[in-house]
Amino acid sequence: MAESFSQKVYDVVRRIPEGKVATYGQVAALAGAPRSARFVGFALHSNPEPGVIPCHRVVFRDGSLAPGFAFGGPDVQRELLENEGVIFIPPSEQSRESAGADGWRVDLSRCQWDA
DNA sequence: CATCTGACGTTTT
DNA sequence: GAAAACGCCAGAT
Repeated sequence: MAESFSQKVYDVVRRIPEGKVATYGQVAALAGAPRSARFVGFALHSNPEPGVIPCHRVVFRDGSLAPGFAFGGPDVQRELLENEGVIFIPPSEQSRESAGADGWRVDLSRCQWDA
């Protein structure tokens, strides 16, 4: 493959429909590296096309976002996704599981991108 | 039998 | 050469 793995990630993430989210593993698999979910985030960190690559639509397999990484504010991200139609669940609704940004998780059961 | 914790695997910058 | 935006599998409790 001539293009870098990261380049393919941008293409996949860019294909995520509005109102839906994809997990790093999902994007990684579509990019051709099902074992490199970690670097999907790395590639997005590179973010060669800001405003074009909706990194906020890419979440953990648990439905939580990356802790420590916020494009401008973790609160903004939750509102941004919710504004697109993504269903968010407050930490109070959950019994356990690890919380990422604010403990809020995306309802992958209803909003995970159906590639 | 079900659930949780720990270790490892992968590629890029 | 090392570190880094996770995911999946295995073993133990």
